Amino acid sequence: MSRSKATVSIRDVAAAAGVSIATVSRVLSPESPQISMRQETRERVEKAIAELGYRPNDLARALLHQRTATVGLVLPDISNPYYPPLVRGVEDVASAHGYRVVLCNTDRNPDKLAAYLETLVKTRVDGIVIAGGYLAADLGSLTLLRTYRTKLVAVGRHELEHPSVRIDNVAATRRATEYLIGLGHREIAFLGGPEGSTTAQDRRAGYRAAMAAAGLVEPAGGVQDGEFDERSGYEHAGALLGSARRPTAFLCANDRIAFGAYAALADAGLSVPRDASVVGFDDVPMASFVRPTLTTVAVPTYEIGQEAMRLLLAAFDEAADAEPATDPVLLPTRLVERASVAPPT
Amino acid sequence: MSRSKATVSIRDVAAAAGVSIATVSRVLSPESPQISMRQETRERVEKAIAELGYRPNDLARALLHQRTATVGLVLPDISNPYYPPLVRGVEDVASAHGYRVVLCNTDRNPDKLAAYLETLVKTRVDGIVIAGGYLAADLGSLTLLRTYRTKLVAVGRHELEHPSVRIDNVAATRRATEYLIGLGHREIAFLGGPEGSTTAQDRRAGYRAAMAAAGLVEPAGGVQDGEFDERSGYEHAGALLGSARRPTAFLCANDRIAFGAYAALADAGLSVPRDASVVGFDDVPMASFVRPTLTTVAVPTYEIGQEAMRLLLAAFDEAADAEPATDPVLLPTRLVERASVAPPT
DNA sequence: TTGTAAGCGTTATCAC
DNA sequence: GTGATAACGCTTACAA
Repeated sequence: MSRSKATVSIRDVAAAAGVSIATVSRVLSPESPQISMRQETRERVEKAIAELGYRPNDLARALLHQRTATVGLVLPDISNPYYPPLVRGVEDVASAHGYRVVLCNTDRNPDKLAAYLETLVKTRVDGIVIAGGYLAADLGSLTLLRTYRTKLVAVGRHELEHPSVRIDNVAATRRATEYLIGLGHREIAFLGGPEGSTTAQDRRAGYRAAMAAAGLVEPAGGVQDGEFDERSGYEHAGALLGSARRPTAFLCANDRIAFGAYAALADAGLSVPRDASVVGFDDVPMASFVRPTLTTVAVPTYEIGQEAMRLLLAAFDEAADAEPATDPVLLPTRLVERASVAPPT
Repeated sequence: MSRSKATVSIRDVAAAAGVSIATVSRVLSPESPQISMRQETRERVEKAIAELGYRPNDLARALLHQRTATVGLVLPDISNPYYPPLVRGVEDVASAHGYRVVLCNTDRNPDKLAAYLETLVKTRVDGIVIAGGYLAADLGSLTLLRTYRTKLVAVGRHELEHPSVRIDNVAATRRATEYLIGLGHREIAFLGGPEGSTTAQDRRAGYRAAMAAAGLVEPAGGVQDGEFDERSGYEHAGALLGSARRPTAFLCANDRIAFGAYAALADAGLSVPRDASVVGFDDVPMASFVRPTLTTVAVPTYEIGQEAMRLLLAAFDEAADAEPATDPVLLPTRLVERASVAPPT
């Protein structure tokens, strides 16, 4: 008790209890109940732990065991309302298994992605969940992970060979488009997302497949790539409303874009679904609270997050050199018919 | 090279470069350029580092320096759209300074809060940002932090003595209420948030202060506590619409509640703002995309997050035993007048 | 039943 | 200019 240590360590507990640090460690070890040890000793140690407010240092344990019980969660931007449920899914499963989650927002910027991977590797996270549907060109920095055997699970279709969880964006969008076509729509515009996102690409592809299969031509300027936000939907929908052949339906790459389209239609004095139908994608909570309620493709985002974390946990249990299964886990989507769609008039 | 090590460490680099680990460490150390060292040696080491893909282990460094460069971010639920910008503010400042952010969603559950604090302390995070406006009763687990000198910064008004960042919820809500009163509204209902949240409490208090000062009586059943979500706003607004003296204005504790009120009004065949005015709080992105656009109190959420992280960084630079300033940093709010408010008819 | 000591991957202090 | 080595806080053989 000569110099005041910064914090309390196992040594302080040992001193307070009058035992060796090994004995303290035994009290704390998981198989503690089985271990033979005098009851009186155990109690002395437990008393010291409680009095000092001691908490074992997980860094030291991690160093020893080569396991940090920490995972990185890499995504474009948590501000996109699609992500919070995904984050919750990952975090809830993680914390239930004693894992921590380090959040990394990349803004789809390859430099930020690379920088985050650097710090995740330096802290030796056990694994990483990466979301956002990246193209191969942006994924170079992932090679880093091999050296430190960092497990990787992808959410969405990425251009890489790894375990992944996703939905079938092509099929889902195709079905949504066919639904509109089935109601008699011919002039269907597609309001898309960023070109660098495989999710945006796949949804556009599904739209195109349905249009082609029905022998329909995409309206001139009828495919607009943009951002996954309201502003993008507002601007692109607004532009199309001014065109000669006004679309009778808008198929949107996500709900935020659809909300922007709602605003553009309202500002043009048009009514949904009488003057134009609108279909979204994701089924965020707000989709049932806009009026008219939004017809959209429900994505089990929370479950996707859960499943991604489960795949990571499974990877931790495998032999270090095991080849991971790379067949994507596909979760089902569902077209939720609400009030924003009607046959064209 | 007899047995294959799991990962590459400083020892492998030293062996590959034919130097001691001390020399490798010097190449990596920050003041490296100044240090006297043969150019040829440095290059040999750098080559080995590159070839092996070596990354120094930050756990080992943290153990030595007693600094993990990691902070915890504790909040009720990232799914509430109010939080993502806050998270980004914290994370952007954190990553710019080399810090990582561990995300912890508590769902306002004291047990979850306690469990997260346990793991944060065990990993020896340098500090914690806690958001959500907790009452003293739920904050008992924070005493843990003292033992390990974990710095704490609060976002919002918490019942504890710590540096904090917040807005003046009472004054802002009072002003918003006065604005409605000034337009001639008398029957103003308040759609509130959870009772366990100081934010919800303060907003309700601001409303009551304005009503009392104007000599107005709160309409019967006109103060409804609930959740910070659309459903709560929808249900409570709907209930009030069925009452004898229908409110001419709804003051909502946040924007999500306001969106719910919009839906309830629409379903009742009423028009905003002709039949009822609606005021929200937060100014989430969607507020400018609903129609009519939502009049609301803009909260600089991103800046709040930034400032919270800056306070934490400042605390790290202080002497370990320094008494932290506990005067809250108050950030300004602004009433954004949009289209959801009109004088009563 | 308990203690001693090696080692996890670093950095920093001291020799040489 | 470079190399040993102690130390950070812990777990786990191995001794006693």
